[in-house]
Amino acid sequence: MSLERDTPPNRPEQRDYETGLADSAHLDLRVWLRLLTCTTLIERQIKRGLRGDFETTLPRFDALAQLDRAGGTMTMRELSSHMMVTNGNITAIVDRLLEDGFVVRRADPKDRRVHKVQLTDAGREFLATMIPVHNAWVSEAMAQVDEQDLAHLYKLLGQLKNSALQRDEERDRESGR
Amino acid sequence: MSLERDTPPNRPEQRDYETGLADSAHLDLRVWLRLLTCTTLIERQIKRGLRGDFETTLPRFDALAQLDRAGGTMTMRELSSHMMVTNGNITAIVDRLLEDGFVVRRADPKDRRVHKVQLTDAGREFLATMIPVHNAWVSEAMAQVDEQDLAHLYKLLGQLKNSALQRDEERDRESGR
DNA sequence: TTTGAATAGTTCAAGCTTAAAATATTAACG
DNA sequence: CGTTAATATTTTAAGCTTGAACTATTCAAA
Repeated sequence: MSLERDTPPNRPEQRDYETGLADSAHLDLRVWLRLLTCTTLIERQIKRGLRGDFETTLPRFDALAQLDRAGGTMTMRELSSHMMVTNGNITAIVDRLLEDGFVVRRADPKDRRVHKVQLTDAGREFLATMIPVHNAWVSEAMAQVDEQDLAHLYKLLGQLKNSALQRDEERDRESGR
Repeated sequence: MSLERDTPPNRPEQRDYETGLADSAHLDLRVWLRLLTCTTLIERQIKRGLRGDFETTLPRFDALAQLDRAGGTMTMRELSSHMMVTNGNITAIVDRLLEDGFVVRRADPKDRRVHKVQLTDAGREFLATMIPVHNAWVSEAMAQVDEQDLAHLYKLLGQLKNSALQRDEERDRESGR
């Protein structure tokens, strides 16, 4: 009894995708909705944090992080592939990072179709200030899950990722060719 | 050796948020990026499917599904809470469902601030045709993960969800009050 | 009852996302 | 060589999302 959490007066309780799901719903669907709920909750925190503390967005942060992980330079295509977004998307994000002075862009002399994006010192510094704060947000979101369970979760998500990836590639093979 | 998958000629390999992550990265961050990868992969499939097969979007599908689960009628606020999006968002989504004839909206006579959204027969039928196809997409994405692992994943995601939710509510308590 | 606070919903600007069409460049091959 | 196919990127229209400002309505308290 005493463990029941009171809903604050006149503030509607936080719901999620699972709420009200029929008892007959299959495990697949339950897992999917719970996965979506977890991602949405954590992503929302991060987006709010990035906006509030750094006046930036998750896609911009992600672009900087991917560039850094890749050693500082990537083509537009590599960037879109690592960020899991379509090609057309990257243009606007990189444009904005250019304005901010966090990256530079130049055509590859060897293949003038290719445009390379490179992290500047300012970009690297900006990223370096954000990374620890960002990682702390992630850790806080997972604070109530103990290390061993996290490790197990990591492993299971690896299986799920491979399963979903395989499905993705099948679709590609059918249509794209 | 023979198990190595060839990348199709001239088509860049599919990457994800994890690629290139430093070995020193903490488990928290690894879990988060893998979680995000899984969600993105599955969500992308569903969005493409809904567009291709039903000329609709995930938010619209989700709104219909939430209405159905709730018995057919919800207030705008309830809908936004279950869909985990902000209030202002719902207006446009419901507007579109109204156009399509899948819902009706009327003011509550008891409290004229409240607007109730109700599923129409057409909406219920449309949803009924989508549900099995949608669920099949989800199942396909998870096809390579066996039942027991899925059950375990479900449990672990439950812990993560509670952990992230608690964090969310703390933030609310600090600012909102 | 009047007045101020809370609540439900809408509108708006800014930003992200996608698919499709368009442009530019390079590769492939007869 | 010249034509065709493939690739890298940009542009555009349509749609989703957020936070903030705004309207309308109800509640609460002096």
